[in-house]
Parts: sequence; C-alpha cells; structure tokens
Amino acid sequence: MSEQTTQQKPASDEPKFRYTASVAADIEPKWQEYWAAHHTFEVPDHPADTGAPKAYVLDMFPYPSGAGLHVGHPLGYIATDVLGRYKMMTGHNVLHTIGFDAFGLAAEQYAVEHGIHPRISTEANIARYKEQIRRVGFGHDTRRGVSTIDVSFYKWTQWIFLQIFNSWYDDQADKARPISTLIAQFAEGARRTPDGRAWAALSAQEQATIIDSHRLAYIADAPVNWCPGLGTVLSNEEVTADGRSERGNFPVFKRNLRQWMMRITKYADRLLADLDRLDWPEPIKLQQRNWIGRSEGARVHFPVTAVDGAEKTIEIFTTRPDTLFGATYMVLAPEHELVDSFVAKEWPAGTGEKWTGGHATPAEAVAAYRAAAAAKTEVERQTEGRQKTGVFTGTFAVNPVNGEGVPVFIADYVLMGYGTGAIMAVPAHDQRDFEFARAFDLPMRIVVAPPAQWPQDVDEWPEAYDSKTAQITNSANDEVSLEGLPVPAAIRTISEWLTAKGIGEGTVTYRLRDWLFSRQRYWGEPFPIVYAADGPEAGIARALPESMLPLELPEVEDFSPKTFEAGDVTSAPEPPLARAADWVNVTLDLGDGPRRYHRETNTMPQWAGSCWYYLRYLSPTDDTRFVDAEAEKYWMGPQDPEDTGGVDLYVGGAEHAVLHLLYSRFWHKVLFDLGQVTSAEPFRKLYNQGMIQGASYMDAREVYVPADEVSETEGKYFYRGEQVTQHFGKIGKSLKNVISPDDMIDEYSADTLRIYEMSMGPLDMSKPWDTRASIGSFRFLQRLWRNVIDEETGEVTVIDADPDEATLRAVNKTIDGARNDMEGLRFNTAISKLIELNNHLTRLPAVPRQAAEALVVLTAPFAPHIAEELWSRLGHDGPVAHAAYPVADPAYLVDETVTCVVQVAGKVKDRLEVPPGIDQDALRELALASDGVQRALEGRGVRTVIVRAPKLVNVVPA
RNA sequence: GCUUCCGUAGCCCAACGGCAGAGGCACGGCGUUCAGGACGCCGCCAGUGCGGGUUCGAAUCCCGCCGGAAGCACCA
Repeated sequence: MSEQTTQQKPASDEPKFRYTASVAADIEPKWQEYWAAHHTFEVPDHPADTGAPKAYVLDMFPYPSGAGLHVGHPLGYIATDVLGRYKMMTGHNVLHTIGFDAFGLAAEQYAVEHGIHPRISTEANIARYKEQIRRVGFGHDTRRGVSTIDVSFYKWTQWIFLQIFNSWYDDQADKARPISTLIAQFAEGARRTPDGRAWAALSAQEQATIIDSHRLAYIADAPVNWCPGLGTVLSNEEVTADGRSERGNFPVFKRNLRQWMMRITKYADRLLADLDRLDWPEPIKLQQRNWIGRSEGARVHFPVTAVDGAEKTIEIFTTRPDTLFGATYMVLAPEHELVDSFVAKEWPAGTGEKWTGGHATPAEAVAAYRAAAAAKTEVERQTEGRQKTGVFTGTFAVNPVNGEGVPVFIADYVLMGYGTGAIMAVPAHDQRDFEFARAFDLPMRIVVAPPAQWPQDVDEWPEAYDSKTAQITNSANDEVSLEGLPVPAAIRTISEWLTAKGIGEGTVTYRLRDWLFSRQRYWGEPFPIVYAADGPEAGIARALPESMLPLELPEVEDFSPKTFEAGDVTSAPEPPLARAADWVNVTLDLGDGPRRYHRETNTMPQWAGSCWYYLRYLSPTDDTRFVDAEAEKYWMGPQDPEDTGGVDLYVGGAEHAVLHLLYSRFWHKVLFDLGQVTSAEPFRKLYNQGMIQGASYMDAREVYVPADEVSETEGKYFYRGEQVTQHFGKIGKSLKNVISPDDMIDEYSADTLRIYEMSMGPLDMSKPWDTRASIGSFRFLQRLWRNVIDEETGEVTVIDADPDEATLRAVNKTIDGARNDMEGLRFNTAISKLIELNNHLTRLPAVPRQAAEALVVLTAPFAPHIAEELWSRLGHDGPVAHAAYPVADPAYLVDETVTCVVQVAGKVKDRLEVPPGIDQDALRELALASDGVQRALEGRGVRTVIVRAPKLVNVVPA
C-alpha cells in the first residue's frame, strides 16, 4: 500500500506528450474554466419551448463537515453528473447543481469545539467543499448552488413555515387549506366550537386555542425526546432504536415539554398511498410504510368509576376487537392523563403484594412507578422492559361485552404515543399481555380456539396463541355471538355491534407521530413567531407578516447550547437565543399598533432547509417567491395525469429513508395543497447509491492505525513491522483510512477518479475502495489519448480514411450498448464497452477519425476533461459537452455470420457459423446434420428439437 | 426474533432462462528499455455458497439450509 506507483515525476525519457498526471493537471482546470466562462452548464429557469425534453437531476444536499470530502462522497455526484451530461448530449435541457445543508447540530458542535462562530466555520467548510467539488469537474449550474444558511434562502424557509402555520387540514376536502377558511367556518357557524358556544362569544384566548389545535404547525405540551447531553429535544426519527441520539449517541428521555410540532400525521394516508406512484427502491418504500405503520382496528370504550365518583370511560385501541371477551385486565401508559383520576385511596381488600409493588397506597405505588419510568431511557425500557413491570391503580373498569370488572394497571409496555395510550389486555392471545399476566397472576381466558395439540389448561401454555386464522370461541353475550366465527368475520361482527351500541367504532391508527420541530440550539432558522408580552393575547403564538422576513439570526456572545450531564433527567432545555435579550424583546406593529412582544427562541431543525432546497435550485435569486411558478411547473410538473411530478432523478444514500425523504414529502404536499407547486411529490425517481467501503486496520490493542502506512505481504498486513488486521467498512477520520478525491486527482487525474468510481461496480452496490485498482482507469485514458495523439510529437494521428468493416461494427455496437447502459444507470458496463472499443482501436495500425471521434464523445460524460481536450485537438470548436451523443447505425449491429450453438440434451456439442437471418427449419436441418450432433446421438432417435434461430439449437434425444 | 438485499476466478465485478467472462486489478511470459517504471502483445486461473425442485436447457425461476449486509423490533 505504501509502495504507490506515481506519475507525478515523469522520468526524463518518458514521451513528452503522454497523458500523465501533470498533463491532466494542466488540461483539467483549463476546461473547468472554459465551462464556467462559456456558461456551458447554465440553463434558464424556464427554457423556451423548443420541444426539447428536460431532465432535473439532483444529489442529496450535502452537509459540509470540517473533515472535507473523502472518495466515498463524490460517487453519487459523479453518477448524476454522468447522467446529466449524457442527457444534455441527447438533447435535453438539464438542470444539475449542488448546494449545502449547513445549519444544524453538527455544524454547531464543530464550531463550539473549535471556538469559532458557526457562520465562520461553516462558510470555511463550504468553501473547502466547493473547491474539492470543482476539481472533480462537474457540469453544475453553479449559479443555483444555494446554502440553507444564506439569509436569502432561509427567508423562504421561514415563509414556508408560515404557510404551514397558517394552514389546517380539512378532512372533508382531504387537503390543507388556509387557516382563514377554518376561522370563517367557525364564524359562520358552519363548524361547531368544541363546547357549542358561538364563536363570537369566545375570548381571544379561547379562539386562539381552538385555532391552534388545527394548525399544521402548532405548539403542544407533549412527551418529547429530551437529550440532556445535546441540550435539545429531538424528533422520533432522530432517536435510534436503542433510545439514544442518532448524533452523539447520548441517552434520550421522555419528558413533557412545550414544543413546536408539525401535524404530519394528517398526511399519513397520502404519504402511504402515493408511495405506490413513485419510482423508488422497494426497500425505501417499505421502510416508509413501516414507519407510517398504518393499522386497522377498533376503539372501544370501557366504563369506569373514578375515585371521585364520576363516570368516565377509558378508550382503548385494539386490532383484535374479536378477542374482547378475553380481556381480563386493562393497562394505561404511565403518562396517560386519566391515571390520576383512577388512583384509589387505598388498596382493595386482598390486593396482593405483586400488584401493590410493596407500597402502602395506590398513590404511592403509581407515583413511584411513574418516577421510575420517567427516569428510564428508552434503552432501559427495552432491555429491562422485556421483564414486564407495572402497578395496580386500585380501580376496576367494566368490560362492555360481558359486564365483568377488570383491574386497571399502569405499565410502561403500553406507550402513550400510540393508539390511545391504553389497551385492553387479552393475555391468552397476545404475547406481551401474556407475559404481564404471568408476572402478575392475572387470569387468562381462551377465546381463540388453538389447535388440538395445545394444552387444554391455559396455565400450561408456553406462549400466547395469536393466530389470525383460527376460530373464535367462548365469546357471546345476550346480543351478539362470535362463536365459531373465523377471525376476520368476528372482527366485522363485533365492530358492527360496538358501533350500534355506541361503545366503539372501527378506526385506523398510525405509528407515525407528529414531527417535533423545535430545537434548543443557536445554529438554525429562527421561528418567525412572536408572543405578546401582555394583554389578553399574551402567550399566544403570532406569525410575523411576510414583510418582516427574513428574521435574521442574531449575533450572540455565547452561541453554545446549555448541555447537561448525559443522564441528568431533571434538566430542562434552555435555548441560546433566549440570552439575546435585545433580539428577544421587541416592539412591533403587527397591524394593531406598536406593542411589546418577545420572540420565539427555539430554532428549526436541520431538516427544515433540506425539505425544500430542490425547489430553490429552480429559481435561486427570485426575491418575490420561494420558487418561480413557471420554473417549478417546467422542471417538476407532472408529465401526464397519472404522474406525481417531481425531480427526474434523485441520488443519495439509503440512510435518509425516513428522515429527510418523509419530511420533504410532507412539506411538498402541504405546498401542493395550498397551490404553491404543481407537483404532488418532490422526487419522482429515487436511486440509492451504494457505500464505498474503505479498508481499515487495527493493531493488537484494537486501535486503528493509519491505513496508508500499512503494507501487505503474502496476504498479511503490517504496520511498522507489527501485524494488523484488516476490516472493510465506512471511511472516516476516526478509522484513519480517509482518501480524499484530491489525493486521487493529484496522483492521476479527476477523469481517472470519475472513471474508477463509475467502473467499480453497479451504482447501488456497496464496494470496497482499492486505490491500486484505479491504475486501470488511468491506463484506459492513457490509451485513449494515445489513440488520438502521438506521444512523441503531440500531433494528432487519426487518419481520415474510412474505418474497416470490423471497426464500424465495433463502433456501432459500442454506441448501441453504451446508450442502453446509460439509460439504465449501468455505468460500469458502459465503461467496459468503451474500454473494449478503445482496445480494438489500439490494435489498428492507424485510428480512423470517425471511430476516434465517436469514442471521444461516448467517453465525454465519464471523463469530460480529456474528452474536451481531444475533441478540441480533433478540430472542433464547441465543447464536446454540447456535442450530440452518437446514434448507432442498425446496419452494423448485426454480424454477417453468427455462431450458433448446437446442444444435445442441453450440453454444447457443436458450433455452426450461420447467417443471422437463417430460418428455423434450415437451421434445424443444419444442426441435425452436424458432426457434433451425430456423434453425441450415437444413433439414438430425436424426440424434439428446440430452435432459437439464429443463436441456438437444442436437440433432445429420445 | 421478523423483513429485505447479496454470495460467480486471488480481488472488484459481467452474463434477455440458451457457449459461464464484458472490463479492470493482481500474477506470469515475451517484446521495447542501460535499468527500473511505463507501454505493447500473449497467457493464467472459476463452473456460479450448499442441498433439493421446475425446465429441452438454471448463475438466472421456486423451496430449504449456510454465510454476509441493511432495516424493524413491547406499535396493542
């Protein structure tokens, strides 16, 4: 590994005009400057209608980290660039650019660590990224590369937030509408207020509360993910399955906090349904479906008498209402709001120790259990949580199907955020309830008939029987019987009965929860929201008018977040913006005269900017609208009535399956509902590139050693004489295996890097990086160069004579194959075809111009610099980037003769040279008469002959 | 535990159900070269993870196992 060959210092006798790293270092910047100076890749916001098709290709918005790019990053960018250039050469208007997602936790943490203001460090990182990206030679329209931290960008992020804030979801119309339409409905009496009073009779406070409960962006007191280690709350999507922060890996606690939320749940059904209309990888669709988690079931009301004597009901959600007769207890989530009203003064006579948890009163037991639950991280809930815990509230509810009293428990295996936060427990037929019932000696009743081999006695069951195909038993009252019904029919029957009796109804529940949208950080978009300091509207969120946007992030002395001990449960978030007193406390005239207000001090999450940046690319300088309407229609509008519209190709990693890709679909749909965009979806086609893996090396202490100082001997790896072990995985600073694109460009060329990355294998597959193997790509370019340029004299050597027949065939077959491969994003096989043609030309005594030019044009999307150079040396004026991609002449795609394989019983026995147009019968006769067949048959008869003219004949012997 | 994807030469990877090899790396020989490197020409190596099945014919389709990767995981 350390013994890298290098072309940096050509030996004295190396031909003067050979394609080397130093030649590449001359021509690559030259062409990059040419493209910029000649606006080669600039495209109008909405091109004139010339009948040309369009292609909007997009890379996932990079976050510019302090570490710079490594060779894994450009993979997707190169792929979109290759496709974009190809599309341009096939007559498309192409829009391709790249910007930066530069707000957020990571950028802020980097700044804090380095003691620099995040704007300074972020802009420095962006500059570095831009330089690295520039060197790779992308065909970007750089005028469009916006960053989320640009004030002119986040003005519109704030504007979109206000659109969402000022909207509600009209279930009737099944779309978002302006909040004014809701207010009008209340004012006209078309919609009832919750308590039935007239709208005008309500106080401003009361009206605001009702309106806010419908807004798509709203403030709520809800259990949220509080991460003391980061000093901020996080969305569900940012918390890993083991209950830690995705960033930093700190513990996360459930806390009730007042936070901004986005009502994404209103879109659950549409987000789910429209997946079917998208050209996305199936695994990503599946992940979104799972995350949305639609499940059909029923809500059922269980009557219960509260401790104060009030008659209440506990509403539960179940997917198995057919098992209602088997419900023998109930469980509420510890955070359930009704719990307090059910905590009995004392334990009912005879309550066992298991149920009381050893506490003297239910109040003590519940308080202790709740405190313990709140102090647990999600990870603890899960690892310990497999052991079912809980306490009895001292109260019994009534099972509405049979009038039986059922004890009410609280237990943390029931989650507040799903369904109604309360369940009926059917221990015989639900594994979780089964485990709880075993732990608490609760009765089980069999209501789904198990197979004959199951023990008669439920006490001997090893686990719950949860079949959905069996028959219901022991389930009847005076009015309804499920006896003998299969599960689906039983669900239908009982649901109808529940609805008729008014004690329940069929319903749909989602796993998806509303999106927690505020962060207690400095480095994010400020909310364009203020609160009146006094008066009747004090504390009510009020939107700034559009004229007051952008609301700029204030400069503060101390931008670092208040963080806490990672495990400090009692801590509470303190937004850094709250310290900017001058900014927070303001006098504004919002249309009703100057008044004192204080600003919202939370900031938006990093996702906000990435929810809509692809729209801003379309008209980056428009200061009247977030996106020019015509531009959006042109680049993203639906192509036909069935089409959702959206970006034509979106390339990025699969790690954003549910975060960015779900959030931006949600925002886009809101904008669509409000008539702001014509596309119903942001990304029509999504493609996940695979990960480039790097070899990392660990010594005996399991410490990573610098990969570039490891040498290989006989399949073993050594670092400073010590043997080390090799692993393949992510590339990263901590793994000490970073290879930057700059390293590759210095050693070979940007074109080599591009060709190598595209030829490593299928784009969507993960594959190991091997710097040594990239020499092959370099050699290809060197041979290509040599096919056009004399290495000794620098003269163009192509001849103007017509190519021979074989060369014409090779050229046309390459054109045909490359076109197909380009359309299918099979860049690896396209390149292999180019290499094949190149090798063919190498063997000729002289290369015909026609063949050389075709190959140069075909190579241009992959290796644009060398292609431009050769194209220009071949005497062309315009850039090869604008040359027409060749079209194959069908006459040269068929060979004069083809080799027909003759099989006997599926085994190859002979080969025949036949004309491609040979007819079936003639070929059959030829094959049967062939030596190989005669020998293989050894006189046996022939049962059938399968003829696939002209390539194959298979003789099946009798 | 459940779901999805992937197993082809020493390595990275090709192959509409029809001759297992397109391309590259590494390796070897010859040529060129003072030499090394580079370059040119030629060569080498697998029967497709394992076991069944469907088919005239299976790397390819189906079933089961083994190995690897990813996702989900108290969601009622």
